[in-house]
Amino acid sequence: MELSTLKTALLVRDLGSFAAVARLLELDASSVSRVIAQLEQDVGFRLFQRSTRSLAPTGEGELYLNRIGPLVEELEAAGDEARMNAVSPRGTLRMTASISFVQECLMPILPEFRTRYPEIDLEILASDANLDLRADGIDLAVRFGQMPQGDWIVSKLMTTSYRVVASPVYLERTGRPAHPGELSERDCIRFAIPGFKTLWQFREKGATDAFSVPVGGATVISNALSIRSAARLGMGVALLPIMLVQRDLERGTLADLFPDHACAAASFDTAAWLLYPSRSYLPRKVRVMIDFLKEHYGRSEV
Amino acid sequence: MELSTLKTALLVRDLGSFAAVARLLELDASSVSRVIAQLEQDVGFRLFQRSTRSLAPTGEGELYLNRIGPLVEELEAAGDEARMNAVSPRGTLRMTASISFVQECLMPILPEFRTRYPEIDLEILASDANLDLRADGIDLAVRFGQMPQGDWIVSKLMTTSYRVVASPVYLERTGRPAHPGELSERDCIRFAIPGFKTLWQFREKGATDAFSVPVGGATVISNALSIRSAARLGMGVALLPIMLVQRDLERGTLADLFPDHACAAASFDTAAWLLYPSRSYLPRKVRVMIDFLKEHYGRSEV
DNA sequence: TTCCATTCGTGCAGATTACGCACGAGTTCA
DNA sequence: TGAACTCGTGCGTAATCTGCACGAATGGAA
Repeated sequence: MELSTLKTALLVRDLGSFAAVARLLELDASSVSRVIAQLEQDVGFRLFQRSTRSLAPTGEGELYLNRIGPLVEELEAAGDEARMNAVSPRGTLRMTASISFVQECLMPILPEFRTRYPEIDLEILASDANLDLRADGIDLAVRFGQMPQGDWIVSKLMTTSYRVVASPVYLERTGRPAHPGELSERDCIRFAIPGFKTLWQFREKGATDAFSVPVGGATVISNALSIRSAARLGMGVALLPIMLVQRDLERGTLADLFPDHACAAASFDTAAWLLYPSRSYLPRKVRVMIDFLKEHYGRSEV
Repeated sequence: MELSTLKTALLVRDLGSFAAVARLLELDASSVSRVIAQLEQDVGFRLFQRSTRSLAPTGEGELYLNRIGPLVEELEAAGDEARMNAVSPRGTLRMTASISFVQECLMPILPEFRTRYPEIDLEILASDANLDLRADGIDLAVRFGQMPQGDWIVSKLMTTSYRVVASPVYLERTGRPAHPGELSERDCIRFAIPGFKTLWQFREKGATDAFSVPVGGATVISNALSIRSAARLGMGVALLPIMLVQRDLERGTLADLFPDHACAAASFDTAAWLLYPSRSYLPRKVRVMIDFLKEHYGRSEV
């Protein structure tokens, strides 16, 4: 009758399978099997009725699990809140962000974070997929685009803006386009995810109306960093967030084609958002990471 | 953050010492120390402030323990109730009774109980001391005398009555007393606990008034079974519950001196009582033991 | 004051437990 | 029918826990 035992039993009920729980907890299915068997031995009746391939809670099992579920959660919450009150924040912080954000924004400031909060263990899931915060036990996520909807708390980290860039070599070879409209006839390196249309948006400085330009070209890549590499190598024109091209523009390895235009892939009002599961309290480890990120990027526009 | 850990922490708060908890849980004090240290490591702050010899919860510790206390109890209760609902009762049943009751009444029927409920482990504390049911974690107690007072549930097992007996050898040597009053001049083997007066009570059959006889003699023993042995050996006259002398009377190894009188040590309205801690539910293992005892002794008068 | 008993903490060796892997029986889906 | 998956069980290893011994510190008794 240990807490971990009860938690696995609850997970089994929720996921409906020993194997699924095993994958989630990163241990062998046999362990889950044994844990449940032991708990059943302890309470004296079967919690789950299992045929070789399907699984369902028994009547008594259902009752028992319903009873202990809230209690276990409360106990967990009590522990979390206690940890939150600890003078120095600690624990494991699971966060996710796009590969490019991790590479370009997170990595440079991580050493400072580790120095400031040595007792926080970081687990960073760099992924361009929109993971399920709850299912994967993620404490904090960074998402780009329009303000996300859903059952979590959203906080704006910074506004993002895009630039249309190309390498000087490429421009020398093909000439520099005078107006965004000319991009239709150029090689535009495009992002290969649904929603990232092949229509690029532009809005002249001071103007209120935007116009879109259909773009095409030989290259479609599903990774922003690779798109930047392709642009650097003179493979074409790319639409990239300032975040990724700031340094290239300063060094001259990439050139901003339309400094007088605001550019966007889909919508102009995009930003970087911080997402975290809605709970009655916010663990201190998450709080300090949010503050840390805002301290570095909160005032900037990238 | 396991349940056992939390329970230990709560016990430490309640008992105010690692060593005391260690004794209660029957493990080494160092283990308790390590468990608490680990929990403190986990929540990130000190739960108890300890000088080498004294111990007190810290502020945060107090808060945390107050929070988890009821939760842990609830979870325990949920487990107990689940076990109670198990089809076949199981678990460890701790019970206490006087040495003589255990010897004479419990032992003869135990094999049958074990056969009927093989999954119940029995722990029998044979003791003439009135143990603290709660502190010693006792599920069921058998007590003799007048109806006990206190914060527990009391259920009458059977009425008890006493007989004044002596061995035929003794009677042959000294002559058989014709009336209880003559006992004052005899060797009466007396019980050596406070409250068990040296005044024996008598009431003639059909009479309403009782009278008492002051008794004396060379032998005072603190154990009912030893008193019976002494009586068998002809050391004198003894006042013993029927429970203990039934077989001797049948076999003739002891004789009932006053079959026409009701006898008592202190009060006539004594009985054997079953006591169990008052809880909202009654574990099945306790329930079946109560039923089992009543099945064997409930209708009898001993 | 001195001595003794008792407190909690830690290092160390042994024992208990938990874990993953391999394998088997049985079921679902293609 | 076979491939892929389910849960359960041995088995050997690895991690964990436990008890003992010892030390430092404290409070009460003589």
